[in-house]
Order: sequence, then C-alpha cells, then structure tokens
Amino acid sequence: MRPFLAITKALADPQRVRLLCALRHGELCVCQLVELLGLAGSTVSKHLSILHHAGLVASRKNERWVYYRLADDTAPPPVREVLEWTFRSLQGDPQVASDQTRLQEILQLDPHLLCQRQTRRK
Amino acid sequence: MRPFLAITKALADPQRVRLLCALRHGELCVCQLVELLGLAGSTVSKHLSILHHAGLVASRKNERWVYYRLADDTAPPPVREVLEWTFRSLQGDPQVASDQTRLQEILQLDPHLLCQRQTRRK
DNA sequence: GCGATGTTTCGCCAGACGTCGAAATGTTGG
DNA sequence: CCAACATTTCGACGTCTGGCGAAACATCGC
Repeated sequence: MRPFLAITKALADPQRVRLLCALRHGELCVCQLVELLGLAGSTVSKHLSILHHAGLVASRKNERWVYYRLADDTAPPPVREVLEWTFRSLQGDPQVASDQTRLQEILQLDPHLLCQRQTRRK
Repeated sequence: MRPFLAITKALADPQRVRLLCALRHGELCVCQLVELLGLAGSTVSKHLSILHHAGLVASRKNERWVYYRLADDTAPPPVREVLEWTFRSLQGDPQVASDQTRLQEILQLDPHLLCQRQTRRK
C-alpha cells in the first residue's frame, strides 16, 4: 500500500500535476519549472522531491543544473500506467494548455538568465 | 483539472482505498464498511462522501440502509480506468488481503446486528 | 404519529501539507 | 581556494484534512 499511496498523494496536488505535464515532452531544468509555476524555488524543489519519491520522475545533474524527466520504460508498470492515465484524463485541460504555451516561451530563454531573474526578484 | 484532482485526492487516503477494494465484489451497507474499517460511523460516511464526489462510487438507499457500490460502466472513462489501475496496482497487498478475509466474516452477519453492536460500543 | 434505528451533518481538535525565506550543500569559474 | 550560482534542506507559519462525538435527518415498526 505504501508505494501506491506515494503515487496517489503525489498526484493529489495541482502544482505537482502541472510539473508532470510540463515534463511530458522532455526533460527540464529546475529553474525552468520554477519560472513556469511561479513559486519559490524551495517549494518547487520539494514538489519534485515528492514526485521523485513516488517514482514518477527521475533526475540528472549536468554542470550547474539539475534536469528532471518523467519515469521511463524501466519504471514499474503501475507508474507508467498511471502517467498515461493522467495525461489522458487531462486532455484539453485549460491549465495544462496554458502551461504548455508558457513553456514554449520559457524554452526560448537561456536557463542561466532565468535563474538570475529568480534570485534578483526576491 | 477539478475532476482529476477530486479523483486523486480521493485515492490519496488509505481508508478510502480500503473502502474501494472492499466494494470490489459487490455493494455493501455502510454499517458493514464501518465494521471493516473500525472507524466511527461519521468518519466512514465522510470518506464515502468524498469517494462519491469523485465519482468513484454510487449509492442506493433500500429500506433503512444505504448501499454503496463501485462506479459502473456508465461512469466516465477516467474513472473506470483509474479503478482498474488501482486494483491492479494493489494486487497482493497484505492490507487488502486481510480486509478481504475479514469481509467474509462480516458478510456472515446480519447488517442489523452490526449496527446494534456499533451503537452499543460507544 | 412516536420512538427506535441507520446514516449524514456539524463543531471541534490534533496532525499533515503547501508555502516561504534563510541557511546549507554542491558545483563552476576565476 | 574563493566567490558566484543553482539547488536542496531547514524552520516557521497558515491552511487543509482525518478523526471523533453530538446533534440532525430520514425511515421503519409498533
């Protein structure tokens, strides 16, 4: 029951669901996700940690940045199935759609500049 | 996003998951579910209300009792799919298994007697 | 109808959760 | 090595949630 609840609890928060949807088309840096959600970096990091603990995402560290991606084919079946169910269920969701649009803008920017904007904003 | 989160939040509590699993083999009366979970009637009623609000269960009132059952084929696809995923993911779970055993015992008893025991127990 | 009975609703409390800012950690560049 | 920077961890705060008992709400039997 433990792993199951880790997954359902992870999916029971809108910001975490937004993160998963954002990662749908490839890995993203933390600062890009911070920009997308508009939350404090520490908050986004905690959300990502919860998603990771549930096995829904994986991370990779390159240079100064940490990149997160969705769990891949090596993940246990329940994880892959629930991700597919999630995206299927959220098809046409306005929040997800506007995030997708915003994400395209964010991808135009250099990650380095994003982080600078975030530290300066405080 | 609203309906999606209603579902994931409903699934993010162990007692509610136990309720769903218990209903897997047919409808049950509230007092039977109270006996299974060992919680106060008001608490179980609230859990069932949350499951109902998420569209995961339906209810039927007959005589003095209210019977709950899983959402059937008329429910939206995401609901049916997530129920299937839930049961698949929890295959072999010890908690679910022991609940199943206990449920067999409860089904031997008259619902009427169960309720009496519950009111008397306070 | 009236009292007993099964279920739900209503307050209330303790604990969990989401959020932030500050401090800690780890990594890159000079 | 030191300073700058990206991320995570920690501590604190307000809110939400799960639990209970009591009261309210049907519904059945006499």
